[in-house]
Amino acid sequence: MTAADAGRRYGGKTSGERRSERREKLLDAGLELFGTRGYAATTIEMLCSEARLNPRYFYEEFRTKTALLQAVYDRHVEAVFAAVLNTLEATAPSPRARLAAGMETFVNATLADERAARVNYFEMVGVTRELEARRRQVLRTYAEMIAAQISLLMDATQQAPGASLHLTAVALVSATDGLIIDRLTDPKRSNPTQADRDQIVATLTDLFSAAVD
Amino acid sequence: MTAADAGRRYGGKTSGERRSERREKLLDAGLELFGTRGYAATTIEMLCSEARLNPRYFYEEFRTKTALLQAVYDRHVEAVFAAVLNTLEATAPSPRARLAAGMETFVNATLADERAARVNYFEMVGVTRELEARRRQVLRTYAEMIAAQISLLMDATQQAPGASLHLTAVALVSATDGLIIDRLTDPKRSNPTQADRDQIVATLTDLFSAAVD
DNA sequence: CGAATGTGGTAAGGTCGCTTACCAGATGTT
DNA sequence: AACATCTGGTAAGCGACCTTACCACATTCG
Repeated sequence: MTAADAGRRYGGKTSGERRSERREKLLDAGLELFGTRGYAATTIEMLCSEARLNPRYFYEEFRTKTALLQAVYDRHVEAVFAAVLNTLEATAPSPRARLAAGMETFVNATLADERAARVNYFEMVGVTRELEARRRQVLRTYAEMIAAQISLLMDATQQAPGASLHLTAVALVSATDGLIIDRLTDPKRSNPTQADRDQIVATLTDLFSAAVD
Repeated sequence: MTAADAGRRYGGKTSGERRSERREKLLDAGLELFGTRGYAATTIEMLCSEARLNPRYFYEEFRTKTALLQAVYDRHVEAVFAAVLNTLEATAPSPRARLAAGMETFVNATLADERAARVNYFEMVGVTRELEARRRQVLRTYAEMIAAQISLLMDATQQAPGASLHLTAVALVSATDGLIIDRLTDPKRSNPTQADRDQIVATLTDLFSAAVD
């Protein structure tokens, strides 16, 4: 788009278009390999081979393997988050209805691609401090969303003295993640059925409601 | 103790005693390095240097670095679990009292050593399938404990149709872990104070009670 | 067509960590 | 004292992976 992206055309595409296509290929390769073999077991050569790209293009797009991991993570997180926001806007303003609808969208979108879920909940953990900070930031964002919804629902005088609204929200988000991880790691059925997801959503909406009342 | 452990004495210790001392040194070194530098950034040479042992003794005790990680994890998990069981036995049989007391012991024991907590919640994730299975097993054990307590408290007719007792228990255990992780990763105060822990316990007992009622 | 630029395949130099072996010194046994 | 066993330090062979460079071929532009 910009002047810097112009360059010479090749295969009917401008240099900027080719670059972003290669970037997409690398993101897809990262999703596939990180999500199946795992981050540590994946080498840069494997990524380039999966993406059918010369290793040099990897370094053109990403400084390190962790940079690719973060990009893969961000792409998925942003897609899920956008879907949830979209659902919230399209739902009746009743806080309970929005909670149930948002929860359902979140669980379904998160479990839609098992590879992405694995990257999200396993491969991103304990790699670098930057990635930890990013994960934490995402969790906080959801927690603040939840906290806002809760405070709409909750009678302020009802709140217990020692407990904290913020901590309760964090606990609920963790509970959500925990059920997703539980489903992901169930050895009996690694492929979560729609019934599984519905049960997760039901359990969580119950728990959220209970926390509010 | 056994005949096989006899061997020759050295430094006033039998060969079996020396072995287990070396094993303990390696476990301590693993706790220190895995818990501060991180698992991936720790080499076997570092571990041996930290333990002041010859590298060959590492391979005498552990086949791989992950074997040591699992041993470090197991040692801590068993200590915490024993402390919780101990508290439960020493507490009045009222389910609510036991819940609060057990929760307090768990949170305090888990956060007592920050290195162990980090190993538990960060370094153990996404390393190998065996370690994942071990983590999952521990989580399930706690979940079953919680489920048993809940079913004592809960009116059976009160249970919501879509929700599941087991899933609720898993969600509550995850909520607990989530608050611990949240405290561990708080950049403002990495050293959790007693007040922090009390607030976590209060928030969780509230949430657990709410889930039951 | 010829020059310039882009692409894919390959590999080579370099670093890092694993694993085992060797060696000098310390401690125990006869 | 003489020998056997144990220990710590060092390092060397080995393999894996990273990163960059080279080369032949393809595509575009003048």
